[in-house]
Amino acid sequence: MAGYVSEAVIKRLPAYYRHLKELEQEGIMQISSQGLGERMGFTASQIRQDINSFGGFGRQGYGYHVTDLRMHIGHIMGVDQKHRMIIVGSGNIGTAVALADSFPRNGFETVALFDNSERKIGSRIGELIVQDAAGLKRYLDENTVDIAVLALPANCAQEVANQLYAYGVRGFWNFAPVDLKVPADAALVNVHLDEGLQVLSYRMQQTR
Amino acid sequence: MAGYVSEAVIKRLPAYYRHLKELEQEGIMQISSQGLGERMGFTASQIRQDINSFGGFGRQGYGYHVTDLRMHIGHIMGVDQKHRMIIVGSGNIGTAVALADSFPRNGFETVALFDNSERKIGSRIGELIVQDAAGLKRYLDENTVDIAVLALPANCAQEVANQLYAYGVRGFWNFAPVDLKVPADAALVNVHLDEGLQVLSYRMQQTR
DNA sequence: TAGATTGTTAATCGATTAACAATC
DNA sequence: TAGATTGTTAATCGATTAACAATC
Repeated sequence: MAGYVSEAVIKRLPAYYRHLKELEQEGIMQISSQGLGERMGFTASQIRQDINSFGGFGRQGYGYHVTDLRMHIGHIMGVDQKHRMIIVGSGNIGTAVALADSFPRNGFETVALFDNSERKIGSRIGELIVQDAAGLKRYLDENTVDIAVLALPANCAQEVANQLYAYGVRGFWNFAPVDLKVPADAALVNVHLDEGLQVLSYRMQQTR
Repeated sequence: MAGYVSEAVIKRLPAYYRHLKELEQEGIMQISSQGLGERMGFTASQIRQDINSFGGFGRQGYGYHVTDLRMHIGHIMGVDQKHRMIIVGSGNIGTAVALADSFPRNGFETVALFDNSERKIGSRIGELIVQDAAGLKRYLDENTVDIAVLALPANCAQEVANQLYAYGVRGFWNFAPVDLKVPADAALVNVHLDEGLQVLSYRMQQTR
């Protein structure tokens, strides 16, 4: 019964995907909503509701086929496709994303890295040479790019996002501490690391 | 009317804090729930409910005093206190956190950095020298540490967390792609960067 | 077939929005 | 005082949990 998938469910999809992958690695082929719920810390009922919101992949009396379900969820999220990313900003975070091997291993490949600092342009980070941000338009004219990783200061992130949108980029992964706005035909995820730390600080007070 | 603060509100506190700081920088001293709501993309009603869940900081007919409210929220989150962090794992993420200046600027200071790789021990990252993870217990016996940043592979993150807990650490900021479990008197925030990318991938499919 | 477990409807719970009296 | 805006209660909406008939 593939209907509307709520935002709450979407945010859980990656966790389903990860746990199902772990089960595969353990050689487990089948699992019930009860079993998966115990592993993930959800109720069996929620597991069934969630999975049913995008289609009935289970079998009564049996449960779910692990690989089957994992592949379906991967397809729904689109992680069965390759994604080409550019990183704008070669500071700490830009560098970390460029060097991480987990992203390419999951199909998110960094194809270019830009900065506007004279000091950084031309330097090597992993396999990539930092390019002049002035060449962004040209690069995007000549290459397919799905996602721009924004790893730059808060005060220029929105402006750069606007430019990249104008040049055709429709996916934005923002690490700058601002809530960016992008047009409705683009997708955006904000990552606010500092906010996570603040929530941690709050929880530490409560547990005392 | 300082009652129970819901999880939903807690997750919004850092955004309130950030927006109020921006207002201060713009020299704005006062704001109504309406005005703040427009800035943050919330309804005025939600702003009032949220702020009232931890105490009546507004004045009828006037609104909220920006600095006053910002300081109250900062106090509630505990970000008016200094936090001492150690980083375990000096890979890409550990390095990025160690080098970032935004964390110390907000009171989260990295005081030591550990790794168990021969190749990395003794190398310099910013102001810090990577120490042997074998010396963690001793370091924690001799130094006060509030938060451990776990920037290590998924397969050893839980084990290291258990050890650190045994050595007295009660705050965990986890970057490994596992949902760690810590005892009830410890606080934990999981950061799953790869999950954000997967949600982005999903949204990109939808906007097409 | 009998047992297990889903898909799905109904009940509950919590979070958001609306409304308005209280009050600065 | 009159106008503005909060604090707070009530209404709505959405998400989670419970229950159970359908069915593998």
